[in-house]
Amino acid sequence: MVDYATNAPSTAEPHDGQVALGAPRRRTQQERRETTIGRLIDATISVIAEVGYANASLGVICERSGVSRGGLFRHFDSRLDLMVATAAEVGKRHIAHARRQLGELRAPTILEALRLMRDRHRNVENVVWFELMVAARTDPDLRIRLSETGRQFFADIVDAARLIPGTELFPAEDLEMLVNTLEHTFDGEAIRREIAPDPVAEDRRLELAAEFAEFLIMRRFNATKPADTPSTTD
Amino acid sequence: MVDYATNAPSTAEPHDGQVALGAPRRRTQQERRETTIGRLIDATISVIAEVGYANASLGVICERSGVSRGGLFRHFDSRLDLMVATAAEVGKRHIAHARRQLGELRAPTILEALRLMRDRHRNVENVVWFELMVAARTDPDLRIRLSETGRQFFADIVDAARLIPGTELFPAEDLEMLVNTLEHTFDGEAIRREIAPDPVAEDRRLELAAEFAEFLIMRRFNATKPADTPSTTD
DNA sequence: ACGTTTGAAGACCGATCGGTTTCTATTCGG
DNA sequence: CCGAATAGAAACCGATCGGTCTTCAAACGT
Repeated sequence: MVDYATNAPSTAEPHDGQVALGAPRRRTQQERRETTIGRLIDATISVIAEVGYANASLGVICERSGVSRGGLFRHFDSRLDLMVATAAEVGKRHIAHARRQLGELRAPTILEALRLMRDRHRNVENVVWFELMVAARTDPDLRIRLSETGRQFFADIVDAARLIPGTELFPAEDLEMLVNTLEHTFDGEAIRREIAPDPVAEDRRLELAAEFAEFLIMRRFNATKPADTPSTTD
Repeated sequence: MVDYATNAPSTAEPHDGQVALGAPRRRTQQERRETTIGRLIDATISVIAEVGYANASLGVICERSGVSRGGLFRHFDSRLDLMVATAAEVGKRHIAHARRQLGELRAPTILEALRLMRDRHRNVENVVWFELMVAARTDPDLRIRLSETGRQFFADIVDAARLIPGTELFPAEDLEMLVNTLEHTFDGEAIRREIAPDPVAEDRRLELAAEFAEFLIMRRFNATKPADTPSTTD
């Protein structure tokens, strides 16, 4: 019933090394596997970002990735598995993004670093991660799987923050708390601004966050030096 | 086919005021209406809190409320309408809760007020509101409707915050930004702790937030009074 | 007391979901 | 070059979804 000729499986390939014009031939199985998995995860990311976790159906994911249902279920046993793999991927990209940005700045001010952080939290990677985290609250299976992925992710974030000068003043747990606090703030803002944007307040909030960080530094500095210091602290 | 006798429509009601034993008779139409709407919204709140917005199907909502599908659609034209009404209700309850708590405290410290605020953001009312806000990001209809409901809600929150002493020093837009920042932080924390709880960090975060708030109040206090004041500010 | 209106029930409908099965195409191992 | 194993496509399945329709009961207006 079906016309298989459209696939045109092999228009002859006379010798071994030579390939026909533009026809990418003889991919290895692992290559095939990795490209389709990559296409599926890329599609999942963009679909979740667009329609949310709950509405990211396998139908639209397959459609957008160009992979069939059968193809999907060859590599992922369930929708949950696909989502967990997607979570790991967005986490990895988020970390890479952060390290790259901080690396490009030679002497980042706190405000600059925070602005980059805030903008990162508005990107697809973090939006998808957040969608997954919110869904995990009411989905026990996802919650278990995501908490494992999250452990690594959250630790990596704090590690990356060490690239910012000034952070060496903080012990690990204090820095972790500070970084997480900022993440929470930017996550919450990113959600709220979808229904009630307020760019002016966002700018002021960024300055406030920078002041908070400086407040903590000052506080720690004073705590470690009980004797009063000269007022020429410019 | 159905046995209507179980309903026992009217076992006679001889005179006007007298009712039969324990049988609640002759409710007015408006009463009927309000109670079933109330039951539906209560059920919607608890179901969203349990299984999330996307999985809060009309089936389980009807089941839990004890109202039939037909009954539901008499009062709400669509699931969206029910959700919007639910949003308004949780917003109203959240505000009432906040005002009641702050009113009970006679001289609330910042730390006390912040702890109450944080705990409120872990309650059903706020969890449901947050679920709706997250869903609104990817649901255009819900976003439009919720942004209208939100305008009032967000304004009421800032109004309620005026009950905290010290806030009178701040102009409206500064206080609004400050309050919203705290809301974002507590919202983000409330989500994160579902998959990665860290009670120690939560306590420190609360203390530091309070210290920072006091710092801001002090700074503004000094700014509004350019002349130095006696240091006996206990 | 009685016809009208409103509230509530529940069977029913098409659409869509995640997942399975069946079958074909491609790469692999020798 | 050829069987075996893997990748991928697509028809298919039962369950469930939001929403409608028909029907009966209760409250209302007069």
